[in-house]
Amino acid sequence: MAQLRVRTEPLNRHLRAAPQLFERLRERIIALDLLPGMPLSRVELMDEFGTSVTPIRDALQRLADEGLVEIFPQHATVVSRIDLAHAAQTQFLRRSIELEVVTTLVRVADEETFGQLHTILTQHRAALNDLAAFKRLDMRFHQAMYEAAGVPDLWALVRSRSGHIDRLRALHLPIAGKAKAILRDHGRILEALEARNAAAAQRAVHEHLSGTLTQVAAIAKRHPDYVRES
Amino acid sequence: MAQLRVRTEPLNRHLRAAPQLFERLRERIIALDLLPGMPLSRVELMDEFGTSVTPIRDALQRLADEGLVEIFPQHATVVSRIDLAHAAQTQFLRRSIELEVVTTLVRVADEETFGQLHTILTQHRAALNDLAAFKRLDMRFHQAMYEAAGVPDLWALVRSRSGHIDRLRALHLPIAGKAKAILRDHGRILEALEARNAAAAQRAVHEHLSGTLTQVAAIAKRHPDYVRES
DNA sequence: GGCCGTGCACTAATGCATTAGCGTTCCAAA
DNA sequence: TTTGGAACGCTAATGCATTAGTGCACGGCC
Repeated sequence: MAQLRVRTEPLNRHLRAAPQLFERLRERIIALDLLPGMPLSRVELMDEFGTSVTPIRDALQRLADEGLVEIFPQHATVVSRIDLAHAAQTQFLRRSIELEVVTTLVRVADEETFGQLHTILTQHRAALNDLAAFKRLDMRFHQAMYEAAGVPDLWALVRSRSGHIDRLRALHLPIAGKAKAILRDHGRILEALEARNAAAAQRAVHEHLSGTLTQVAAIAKRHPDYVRES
Repeated sequence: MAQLRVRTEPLNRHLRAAPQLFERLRERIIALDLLPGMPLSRVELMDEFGTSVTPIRDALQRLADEGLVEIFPQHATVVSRIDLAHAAQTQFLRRSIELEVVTTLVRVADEETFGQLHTILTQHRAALNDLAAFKRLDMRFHQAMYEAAGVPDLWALVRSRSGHIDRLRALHLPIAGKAKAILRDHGRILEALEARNAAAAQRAVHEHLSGTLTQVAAIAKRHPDYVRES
């Protein structure tokens, strides 16, 4: 069978192979380049990346930890179907943390923090037409809040569990005005923080993080084979 | 050098070796049977458990993911020192989630949930003098709340990050009245839930989860070599 | 002549490659 | 329909390559 993939960038031989494989595969799965249900053949991956099975095994194990692949011992490894329960729990997790983050920031944030957030928000507004930059700055705004609240690791934790949600986003229809809504929400959060108004900040976070999973039912109906029946 | 360990229970040969090794080592590290800074030799572990290096490598990798060991490539693998920043962030994580859990339960909990929690609390009170059972029922109370709120995976997540906190607890001096305070807090939480009083439930959770890290400074001073300088 | 610094070689431990072993699945034949 | 066998692919074992750390020796300097 002819490989449709144009070519695979070779791995950096001076770095550990397993983490690089993990990142490459994770990106492909989240971009739906590797589709849910697709089997991952170790020998194919060996050929493609020019390594042996050990680093591939390590990478697949870590992907399994994040729920992006399922390993059936002595049988097969396949890209996992999108787990709506997992996505919902991750969303719950993120909301929980960010509510506490803004509550903390209302107490402890200083002018430097506010300056950072304003800088990011300004760049973010300017990137309205650059999708990649827009996403990056969206994440950086949240990351900056986690760091200022003293919990940078929890941002990494949320990111590491976001695989299923990211795949749902990749299936989203583009929503008119979504980007502007994000900018508006970030503005409201920052405004409430500067006003030292915890209740308003929590309301803004709650609103910001509640809309994400609304299209889930429609997506599940449109792509039943990508979603875990349960 | 003579091994002080009496004997090592052999692994179950019908199950995967790596997960069993992971659990065994995790328990020993958390019980401070393996002390922070102690090197973990793969050949010693091979001898002790009668496996080859592959499952040992897998187990150590997972322990490194949870922060319980540090792997220095081409050099050594050692039991990690207790990371106070990691512990604090995990406590933040747990508090965030449980505040949202009780907020959710105030809305959605039914009589069956309340019945479960009452049953656990009753058993918990009866186990005041059985330390192991007391700890188990403490955890089960929280676990039951997570499950009733629809986020069972988040309980597992919190547990998987609790290694550093658990080791701090193992260094705690026994605090007089600690057990009764736990029972009192659980009672208050359940009471607030049944009254459908979100604010009271949040206050009770906050109080319940804030006392844990108070002795940290004293512990760090008493065991400077067990704690990560940072 | 003694001491300090540099460099090389040896040791040890991890990452990776290779191979053996074994369980599961699927298909075909009775 | 049931059973047996073959293929597939994951786990585990073994061996090799790579690299960080250590100690000793040599040379230069005080």
